Amino acid sequence: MAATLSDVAARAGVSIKTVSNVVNGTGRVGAATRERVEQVIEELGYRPNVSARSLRHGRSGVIALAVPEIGNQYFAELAELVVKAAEGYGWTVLIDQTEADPDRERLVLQGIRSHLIDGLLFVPGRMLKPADFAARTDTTPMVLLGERMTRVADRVAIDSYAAGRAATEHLIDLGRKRIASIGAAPSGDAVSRGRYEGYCDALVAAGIRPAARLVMPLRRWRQEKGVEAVERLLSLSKPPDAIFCSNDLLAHGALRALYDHGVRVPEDVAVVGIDDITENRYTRPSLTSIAPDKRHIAETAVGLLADRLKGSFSSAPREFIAGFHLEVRESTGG
Amino acid sequence: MAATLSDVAARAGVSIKTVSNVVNGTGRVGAATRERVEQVIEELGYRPNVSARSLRHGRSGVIALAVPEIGNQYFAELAELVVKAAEGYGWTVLIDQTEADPDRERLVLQGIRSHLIDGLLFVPGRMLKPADFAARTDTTPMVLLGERMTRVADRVAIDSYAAGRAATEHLIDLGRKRIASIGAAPSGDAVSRGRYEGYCDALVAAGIRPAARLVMPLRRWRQEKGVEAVERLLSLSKPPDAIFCSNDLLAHGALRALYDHGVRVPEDVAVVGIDDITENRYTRPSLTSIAPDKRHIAETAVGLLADRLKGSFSSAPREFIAGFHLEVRESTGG
DNA sequence: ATGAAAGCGCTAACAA
DNA sequence: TTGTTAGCGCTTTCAT
Repeated sequence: MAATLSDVAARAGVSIKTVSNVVNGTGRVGAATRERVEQVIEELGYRPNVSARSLRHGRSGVIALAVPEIGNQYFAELAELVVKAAEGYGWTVLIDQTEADPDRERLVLQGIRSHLIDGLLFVPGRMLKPADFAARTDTTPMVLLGERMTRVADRVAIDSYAAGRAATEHLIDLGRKRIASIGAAPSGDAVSRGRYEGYCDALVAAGIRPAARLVMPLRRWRQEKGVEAVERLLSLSKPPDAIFCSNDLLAHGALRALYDHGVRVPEDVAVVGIDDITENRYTRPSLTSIAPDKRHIAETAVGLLADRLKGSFSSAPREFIAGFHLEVRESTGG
Repeated sequence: MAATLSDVAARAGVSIKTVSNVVNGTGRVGAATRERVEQVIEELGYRPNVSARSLRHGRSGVIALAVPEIGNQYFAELAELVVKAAEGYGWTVLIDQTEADPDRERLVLQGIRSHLIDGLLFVPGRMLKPADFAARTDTTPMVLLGERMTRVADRVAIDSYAAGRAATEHLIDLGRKRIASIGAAPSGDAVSRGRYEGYCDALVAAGIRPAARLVMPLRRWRQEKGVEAVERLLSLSKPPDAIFCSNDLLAHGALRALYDHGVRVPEDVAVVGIDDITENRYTRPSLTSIAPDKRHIAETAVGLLADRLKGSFSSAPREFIAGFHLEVRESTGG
């Protein structure tokens, strides 16, 4: 069996406390004693039991990041940055994949691994309702990542509306008139609605009437859906001259489908996405995208959590709107 | 503060044991008692303390997956499948990012979070040596994912040699003669070496003499490196007519660079990668790739861990070679 | 069917 | 500088 503190203590002929001091660098230990203890630790292959430790002082050193799917590049890149940010606080990150399944998400909110986790970074998927958040009884500090919700917790938001609007305005600036939208829907979740409204308002502000048939609401924002959507768009009597994609994966599918149908990008159809995943630089044409400041998002979120853990449990929820910029590439003539 | 078992017990007027029975479905509890207890649990928002539980019976329900970088699509896709497989065993997956840093990897081997983790799935990065594995004292069950190593633990291997060879043979079958390799190196780690040797042997077997200047060893197998490598290849007096890329990200960079330099794929240069990440279907041209059976890898690995945890701690390390197939797409004329 | 008590490995408080 | 002890929340005998 694994060695414990008292095994080490016995073997080294010192008390448990002394070993604990050596391990944690607490208290004062004589140089000779320390050396002997360290040697025994080595001999016995002792390692502290994290469960016991966290049972004892209520902290585990683990935070969770719950995302809909880690296979999605955007979340993977975000996770990478969260892990790095968390490192600065000595935290390990447990990644939870909700698959945007409301049941799983509710479980996350209720703290399946509660007491194992010191804090929760939560990217809600599509279907969660404010009531679900209100029903949360778990007291683990939580930071929400993503769209505006009821003010139930600290949140680092990406302004979906502004993003959708900026993307669409870029297409308008290019002189496009028949601008389609794929992904976002007025009836969707907050992110979806936000992006959709930004799209609509940009059109209206430019004196273009939004056309229902140019809007393709999509459930899952993945490449194959982008392909399907474009195929439907191209079958219209008056196909679009630009496409606003609600995320980059959709856009990649769209680019591919446009090419397959002999449509030139950006000459015939300009394409813009959101997320700015790494791959955008290597698609052909490379993809113009709204680039949220992921590093800032990750660092802010982790920082907020750290803050809560330092004691400001009760203060009011805080909100941070993360910035973004438009990364212009070939798909819009950049 | 959070409610405990005894809080619930006191409030419900029963003993701690009874509450425990209700929570865990153990023992026999009268229907009336059960109902009362459940109501109190609800009222108090009680949730079991995982730390205490795992301290008690030595299991935490958490396994770790250590990968070089989750931002890499291949690992992200693998992680997604591991999480799904682990779910079947009631395990949560903690994802550890080593950044292929030997120090971090050694820490993982030594069990930084030992006692927090019931098992470890480890994808070693580039530089780890057999000695590092031999030096492992942590007894947490471990399954290695990746290339052949000293037989220190259970392992699910991808046969790098066979993969490199199959990819290269495909290019040879296309009638290509000047076949470059980017990424893999004879001096690299096991994966790198394996892929390189497979490449060489395929050439030799076909009566083609490997040319040193067509081999571009690369440290990090990411898109931008693929771009650089291709640029160097194109500056050769006799540029290649095919490129074997050690992974798909490199290949994406390569495709992009070839396009930028007006080289047609596959007419002038055929390209093949390894990993078969989702994006391959959407690149232009779509990318031919060696497709390891990721689901099988994930499930086998998790299954092996489950096995070890069930008790077969001492039996000899087992090895599984995961299968792969060649997914032919446009980049090689598919 | 339910209860009492011991102890998992650790740290914090207090003694020596 | 080092040692002793209580107890974190839970499960597990062993009683009742």
